[in-house]
Amino acid sequence: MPDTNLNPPEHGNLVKNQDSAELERIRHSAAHVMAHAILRLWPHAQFASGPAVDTGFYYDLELDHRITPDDFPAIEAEMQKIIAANYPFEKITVTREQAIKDAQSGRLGALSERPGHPSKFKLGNIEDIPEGEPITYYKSGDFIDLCAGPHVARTGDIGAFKLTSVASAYYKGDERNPQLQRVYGVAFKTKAELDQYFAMLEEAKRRDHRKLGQEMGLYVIDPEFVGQGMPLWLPKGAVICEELEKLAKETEFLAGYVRVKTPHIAKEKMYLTSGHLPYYADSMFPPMVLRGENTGQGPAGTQPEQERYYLKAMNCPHHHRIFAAQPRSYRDLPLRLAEYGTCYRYEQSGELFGLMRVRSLNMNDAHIYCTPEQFAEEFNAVNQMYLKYFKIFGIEKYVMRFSTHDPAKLGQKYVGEPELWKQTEDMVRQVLKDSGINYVEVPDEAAFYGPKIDVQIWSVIGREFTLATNQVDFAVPKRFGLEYRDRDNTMKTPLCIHRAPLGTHERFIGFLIEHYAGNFPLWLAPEQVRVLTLNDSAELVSYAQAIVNELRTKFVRVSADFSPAPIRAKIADAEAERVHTMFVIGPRDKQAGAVSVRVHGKGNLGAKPVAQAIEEILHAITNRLP
RNA sequence: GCCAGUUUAGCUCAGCGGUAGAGCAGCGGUUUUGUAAACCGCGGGUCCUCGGUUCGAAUCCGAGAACUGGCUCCA
Repeated sequence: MPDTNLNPPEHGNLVKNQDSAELERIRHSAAHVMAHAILRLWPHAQFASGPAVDTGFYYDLELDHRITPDDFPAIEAEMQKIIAANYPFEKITVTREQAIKDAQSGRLGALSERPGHPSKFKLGNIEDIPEGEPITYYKSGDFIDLCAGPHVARTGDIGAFKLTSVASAYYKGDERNPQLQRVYGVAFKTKAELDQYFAMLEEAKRRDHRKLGQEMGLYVIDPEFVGQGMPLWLPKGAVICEELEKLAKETEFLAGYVRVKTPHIAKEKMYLTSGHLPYYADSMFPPMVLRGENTGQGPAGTQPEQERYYLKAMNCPHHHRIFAAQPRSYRDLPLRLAEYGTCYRYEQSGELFGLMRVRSLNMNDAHIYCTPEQFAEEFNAVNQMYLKYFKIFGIEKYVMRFSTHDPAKLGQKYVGEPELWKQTEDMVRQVLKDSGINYVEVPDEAAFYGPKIDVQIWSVIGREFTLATNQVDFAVPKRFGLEYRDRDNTMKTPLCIHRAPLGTHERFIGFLIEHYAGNFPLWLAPEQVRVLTLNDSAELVSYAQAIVNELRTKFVRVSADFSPAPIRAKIADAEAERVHTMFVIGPRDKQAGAVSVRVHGKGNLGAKPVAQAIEEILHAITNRLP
């Protein structure tokens, strides 16, 4: 179980109370003060934009000097001086002409005019302000910046802050624009909150799945022989994969899913039909090119036909072909095809991140083909399945982001089916409302072929995860010509729900490692029970061995440590390896037909009769107790 | 892919131009022990790779790879 009690994460733009509004003013003001300080050190710096973010602020700037963390103390010292001077933040409203003039003279994002060095990024920012909107500056001391505000009243109102890192960012977030240096800082109202934030970071570091994954021997990545972003599951990690699969298979069986298995590759035609090629070719591994199978000895003068195979980046097309493999009637629907499919995505190297962003992934995938009449019930059942999983894993904080289309972009960004968009979005919204699910609606973020729901969850340390994408698809089934014969004897195209409540093994286990800080519940623990003897005497060992044997016949993952080392050392080893339960056995236990039970993180729970101790283990495993 | 940083024993790290180090882990021995670490000894390295500078490179320079922090991206 999580063993810390840290502040819940702020939900960014989801929740805005007075407190967070004030924090945002503090952070944004700190960004101005940082720019002010940097200008005192490097007067020719050109600033772009500097907003408040989740825990602090940043400012993007162009400067020939490369700012490094070595520069932070000097910048922070200047910032302290500016804060001590307690300059008021003055708001000044200007005309567009005046703003352009000031930008051209280099006065914006600066301490004075800088002839010959116009505030070029500010000029670009002015262009983005719609006609008719007021244009405002904020002035603190000599520093004047183009800024919509709001700010705190005076620089002295900024609480505790610290610069944290420097990174690069594209101007306006567009990779065709110049790269700027982005200096990050964190800011809070009080020093205590700042300290708490750094404590949380330490805790996050301690729980980092990459660190724990290695320590616990769950997975390795072997870039030299296998490839970046392609985890090898070690025995202890594979156990967790298999337990999750078992859970998913049981859950899906009860919910009326049927399982299928499909190859890892398919011909080019598959992805031309699905529409993934050529749009997503960059995100797929390059094709394997084979000579046509039937044309190896073709007539003289003919070119052997080439065939291109792709590693699948998603399972849906294969499932669509299974749907198409036989005629379907409305009586066959809903058809729920489930598979733990392995997919391969050529993510850019800089995007890879431990188990969270990988190139080979095992998806808890399924596609539900249904009629429009069945849709609401099916969709609701999927949501209920999410909630069921959340309960098992103790996930208390979640949000479903409901992404809808923008009617203005029909036919371009979104398939031109206005009726279907409206219909399915209304249905999804209704289901979400009726079931009281925590959701937010995000316009213009839907997939090309239908509305989608991204499930966001937060680990106990406040790290945010997009667990899964849950999508409605009314376009691709049509592209594959999928049809069923309806009650009225006409052929109709089914709706398809893509769903993957557990996301991928890779990402979900990454989440679970951090969620549990490596202390998995018994049913997931790689090593469930270790039997330890007080010494290696023959009587004790044979008594303990019988217990090990019995646990093993009950399919408990059990190991034995009968070495002559001191019991304190053996316990220390087992605790360090996060063995869930230890059965400690000494002469007194043997005498009483008992074992002394010790649970990782909970200490010695005392002696219990062997049968009872085993029964309790089996009960916790079978019921997947937390 | 882009910018920056990092890469030394299985792990965590020190060394930063002059014979490659520590702790933990591992192996061997001694110790027979009641709930988080007994004692002694031993082995272990292409200092990421390739090239350059130098009498001499883990150390300085260049190129590449991987990882990390961001950016862009995430069907």
